[in-house]
Amino acid sequence: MDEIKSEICDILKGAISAAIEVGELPIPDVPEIPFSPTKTPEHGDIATPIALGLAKSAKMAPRTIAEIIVKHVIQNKHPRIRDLEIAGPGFINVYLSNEWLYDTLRTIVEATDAYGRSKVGVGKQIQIEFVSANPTGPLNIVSGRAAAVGDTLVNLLNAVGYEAIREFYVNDAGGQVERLGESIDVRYRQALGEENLEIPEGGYQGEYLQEFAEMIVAEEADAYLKLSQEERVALFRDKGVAHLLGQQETSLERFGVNFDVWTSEKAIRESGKPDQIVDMFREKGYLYEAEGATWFRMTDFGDDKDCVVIRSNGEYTYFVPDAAYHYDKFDRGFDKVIDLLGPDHQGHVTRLKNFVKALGLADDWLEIDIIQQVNLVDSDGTRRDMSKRQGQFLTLDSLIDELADAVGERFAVDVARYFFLMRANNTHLDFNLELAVTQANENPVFYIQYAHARCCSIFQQGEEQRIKVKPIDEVSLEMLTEPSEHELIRKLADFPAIVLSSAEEREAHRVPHYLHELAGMFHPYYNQHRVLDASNMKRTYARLILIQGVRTVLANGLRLLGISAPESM
RNA sequence: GCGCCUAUAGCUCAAUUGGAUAGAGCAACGGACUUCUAAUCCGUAGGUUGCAGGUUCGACUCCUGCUAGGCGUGCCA
Repeated sequence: MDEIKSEICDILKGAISAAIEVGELPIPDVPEIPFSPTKTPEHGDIATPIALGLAKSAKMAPRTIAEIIVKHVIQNKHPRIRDLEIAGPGFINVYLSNEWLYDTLRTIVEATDAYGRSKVGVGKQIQIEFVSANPTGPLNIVSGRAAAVGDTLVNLLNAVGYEAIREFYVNDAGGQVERLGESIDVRYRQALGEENLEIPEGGYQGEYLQEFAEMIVAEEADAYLKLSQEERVALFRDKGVAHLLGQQETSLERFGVNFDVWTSEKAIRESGKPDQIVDMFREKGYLYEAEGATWFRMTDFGDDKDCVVIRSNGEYTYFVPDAAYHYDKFDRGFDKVIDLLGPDHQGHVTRLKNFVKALGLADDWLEIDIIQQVNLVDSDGTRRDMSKRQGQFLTLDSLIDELADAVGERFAVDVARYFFLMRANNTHLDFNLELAVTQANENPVFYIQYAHARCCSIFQQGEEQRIKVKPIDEVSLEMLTEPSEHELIRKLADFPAIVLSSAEEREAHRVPHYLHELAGMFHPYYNQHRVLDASNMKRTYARLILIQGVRTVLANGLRLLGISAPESM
């Protein structure tokens, strides 16, 4: 599709330039050619509103301009163009010869797994940091959404040539993990029978810590009571972080997400890099002392408030190691770094970008995308609160468990990933659990998977009937005469552009939508037309190539999403 | 108060980033299995794109002002 588009682009430019030369178009130079979507076959294969855009500068009616351009295109006959048409207010609709449809099928059949891939990102390294949940509890479903989106974005970026990696930043230092240690200490002592203890302010109430404490008691009994409380809290903090981080990793693996790099905040702090950052900021005059703390002049960068980087107790706030961490990413040589943050980190976006600017890095080097919240809703529309502190939240694991009960383990991850991926990142996602579970059979993911399974089934049936797929060069593709067949091929031709735009715009949700549309064209076709037809083998071979194309695109698309493409259902 | 996100069919969401008649899936109603898998298909119905202006050939999309919901907002991360 891209190749043919640039070819048409050149032809149109040539026509415009010829028109300018003979004085028919009073414009200074040849413009870029925009393309507009062709929603229906009546709009041709490729459409451009170029004449509409030129109307103002040329001071001519759009349709007149279109007529001039079309005239010049027709003067030099192009084999790829079957017909040209001026429509509506002045759109030029291009009808391509069928040969390009056949070319599309040839491209797919030759490329197979590689169809959809491109090379625009070759030589560029990108790091995506996502999830990065505090190691203070199980992953919740917001992390699940981030995991699905981040994982898929990395797949997409790699598909278009970038070298992209997945990274998890472990917040294993700072106040939150201290609260974790204190909370475990309370649960530990409670488990040993101590009474009148309460989880400290800002601590973690969840049952998982009771279980963890009971586990410690089961293994070590009261051995830790000999330690001072301070020592014990520190020990439980480290034990807790290791335990909970391990759980998170296990959950992510189950969800099909494997991080390439885990970076520890503690390690960053111990590396001395935060100190270097502070020195650098101080040298550049970004810091000042006030109210016993050290402040960063965020207002110098256009923010409305300065912020504390060193607390009055001498400890760094979260920002210093985080700035150091981002500088570390730069040191590692990434051309671009993308952070996927949760909705509660929205206040950080400007500040983090300002820190990066203060470090002397380019504005567009760091890109931050907010993955909006996930609301768990019941069918009656009521929302469930999911505060980690209160211990009431649905974990990613329990979500998959529930789905597995309904649709089986095999599809649970597929369904969850699809649900998380089908919405744009910046929209609030209402996850209707009852709907996802009780109506799982009507879930759109099955619709797509079923289309793939049906394709596979055709080939299996064909094999049983001893009908083999012929090499494409021996197949008469002109036997594909149905309009629905041409539309299917056109849709298949869109796939690489979908992959590219999803990757470049970080809009992973376009892929599931595209696949759903493709399946939505395949199923009616399947119902209406028989592929295997012994009385018309010539057409059968041609249709098998088409089906092969559909299957390949469905499989490639699902693979990008981390969703299985079953051969039977 | 200020900042960010959101508002599209009864519900959940799309709309190729300013293009042609705003599209799907659920839910509702009526049909199709002797045929490559009925987890499917066909048909009917469903809309003043939150409200009011503005920009232009053209606006769900951009600008301004409202309304409603969510989130954030100098020593948690």
